[in-house]
Amino acid sequence: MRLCSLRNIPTLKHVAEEAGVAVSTVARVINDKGYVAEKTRTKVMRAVETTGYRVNSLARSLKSNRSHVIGHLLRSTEPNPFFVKVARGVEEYARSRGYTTLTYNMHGASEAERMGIETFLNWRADALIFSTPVSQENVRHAVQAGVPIVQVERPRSELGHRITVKNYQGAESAVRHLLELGHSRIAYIGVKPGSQGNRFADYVEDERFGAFRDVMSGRAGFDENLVRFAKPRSPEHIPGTGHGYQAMKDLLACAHNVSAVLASSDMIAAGVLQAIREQGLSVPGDVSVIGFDDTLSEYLSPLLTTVRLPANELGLTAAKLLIDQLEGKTPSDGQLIELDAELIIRKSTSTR
Amino acid sequence: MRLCSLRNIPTLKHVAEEAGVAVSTVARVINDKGYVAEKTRTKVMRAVETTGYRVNSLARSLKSNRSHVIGHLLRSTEPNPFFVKVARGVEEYARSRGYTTLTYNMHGASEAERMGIETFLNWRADALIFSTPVSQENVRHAVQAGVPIVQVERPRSELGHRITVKNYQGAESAVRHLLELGHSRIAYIGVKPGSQGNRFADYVEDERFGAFRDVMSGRAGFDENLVRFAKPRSPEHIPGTGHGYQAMKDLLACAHNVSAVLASSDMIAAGVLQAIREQGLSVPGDVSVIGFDDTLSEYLSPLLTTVRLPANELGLTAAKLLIDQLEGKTPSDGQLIELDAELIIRKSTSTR
DNA sequence: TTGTAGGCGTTATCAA
DNA sequence: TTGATAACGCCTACAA
Repeated sequence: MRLCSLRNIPTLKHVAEEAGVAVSTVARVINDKGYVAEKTRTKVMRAVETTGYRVNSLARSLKSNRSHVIGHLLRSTEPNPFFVKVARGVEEYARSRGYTTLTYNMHGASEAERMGIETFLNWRADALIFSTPVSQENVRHAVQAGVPIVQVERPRSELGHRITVKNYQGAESAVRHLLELGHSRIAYIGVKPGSQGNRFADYVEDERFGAFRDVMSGRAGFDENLVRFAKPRSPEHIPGTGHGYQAMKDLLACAHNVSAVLASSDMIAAGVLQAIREQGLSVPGDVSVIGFDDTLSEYLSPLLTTVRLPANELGLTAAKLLIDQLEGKTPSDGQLIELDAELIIRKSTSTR
Repeated sequence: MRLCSLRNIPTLKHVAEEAGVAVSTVARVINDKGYVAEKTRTKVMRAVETTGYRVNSLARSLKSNRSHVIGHLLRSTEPNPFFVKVARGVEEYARSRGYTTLTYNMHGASEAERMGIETFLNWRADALIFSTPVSQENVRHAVQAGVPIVQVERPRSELGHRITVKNYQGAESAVRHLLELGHSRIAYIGVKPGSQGNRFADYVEDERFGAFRDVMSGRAGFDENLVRFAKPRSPEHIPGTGHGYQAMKDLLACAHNVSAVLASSDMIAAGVLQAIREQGLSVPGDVSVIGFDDTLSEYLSPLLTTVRLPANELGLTAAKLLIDQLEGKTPSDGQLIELDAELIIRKSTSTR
């Protein structure tokens, strides 16, 4: 009985007929639970082979009320591979535990947030991961539907679990590195904390800039003329290469005698490099540059010294946290996990 | 009757009770088909609101035998955002037609191919998109299961639909551009055609290099000393920045008097820029460089002249082709669609 | 050790 | 115009 083609997909019933047993027996074999005589098992296995049986995850999930689906809401700001790395962490870990990841990539507009969440809920996802900032209202919507959630990297509220990065320590080690190299005229190019009008949303930029200001104040002295902020043009927009370019060009024009720059992302650093080079200056000969993220760093010249964010680990940890909870291995009260950011020294920094 | 929380998700039955009508009536309202009195409709709508009803896509798909899911198999070679752009094209288009995209990102190993396909088939995806090369055997597996498929960019067989890019024209226009700028000692750095041992797999590299060789032969003269190929270390490995760097360093060391380079990807071009800069030379002053893809180009300095691949359009077209077929608007016989590649002139090329 | 039967939430058919 | 009911494919008591 071959009927595997053209949407005539064999079911348990077909396998049962082929093997000459009852449907429930086949089910027991396939799910490996309950008593089955060895003889029957092999008979059934063979029938599974010949019919080309394949479980119907739809039916299984419907019946069991567990889809083994993790919904992942993200906003992949190309070319920034950061979120792709997070997504891979989620996907690979989930897969290793028998879960499928349903990814919803919203581009820009945040009215898509709600649609993404609705899609997940319609598909009865067992848990949700938000690796892009999501409004408290929308997160609550998911929580109220009874689905465990985790907010990754930029939580906007205290709902559910949260996984973040120690941005302060990361930025701190970057500035210390520059100071140790003998720099004192160090500029900061980033995004303005407070521009999102939400204390959670600003968390990341706050910490990065905060560390810069604190360390500089304590050592070389903090000069706000050496700080260049971009305001995101919209809540979804993340300032990138263009901003880094403009800001650096401006800094150089002002003759502030800058000898080093800490950029709050690799994309911004890419723009910084463009501006420096355009002036006929060299890196790190004339100016040292440090980025943040470790996304573009290996592709720029010179190889960029940067603060690495554990993107993959962020995704992996999120998936693990949720699956552990789903399987009763973890309490369900919101946890806060902080991962380390590590300074990676490459070729864009040198002594003054 | 509020029971929307904690996995006590309301069903049609609950809505029906709330509205005091039959389940089938609610179904008619929700799907907007069949006769429903205006009065009943509003009554039902209100019940939908108060109960917080949400369709169960699992049940719906099971019953209707149509999941409205498109499975997308890809291999996101970070940081190359190419595949992310393809994926976004797929996802956004599918969404606009009411389909959900299930993405399976295999990393490296191609034994994952089969697993990805199995996952899609288990979830009863209505159609599949392969935007990474997939073995003929595995593609056939999907086709035999009766699912429409499309192979994007690097088809490895003639199965199903295929969407490719006019790489030959793209490379041709790049070389012509360099010739017009007065260059004659033009190097080519890419991946060795034939290294995959499959005429389909080599399609892309064949065309890019073929155009280079053809145009050069006809004009400045083809010198194979100016060609540097990398062999992929494995079928999954794509030579990148490291290869570009090594190859360019080597070319410069050989004193071949190279004044321009065509790289077969932006990642390779990034390595080329690193090598050139390391020698204290400048771009485009000493050497002009052209990349391929338009992925990293805007982030390098100088802004890279490159051959843009229509990544987003590739994904969009694939999704459209399949959905049209699913909805009977397109014949199901395998179509071959070729999209244009366009030379984007930026700052890394100038007259000799 | 195996089989029977009910139900998961929908949709669709057919009566009423 | 509405309602009862039978699937869809799977799982799981419970009966045999």
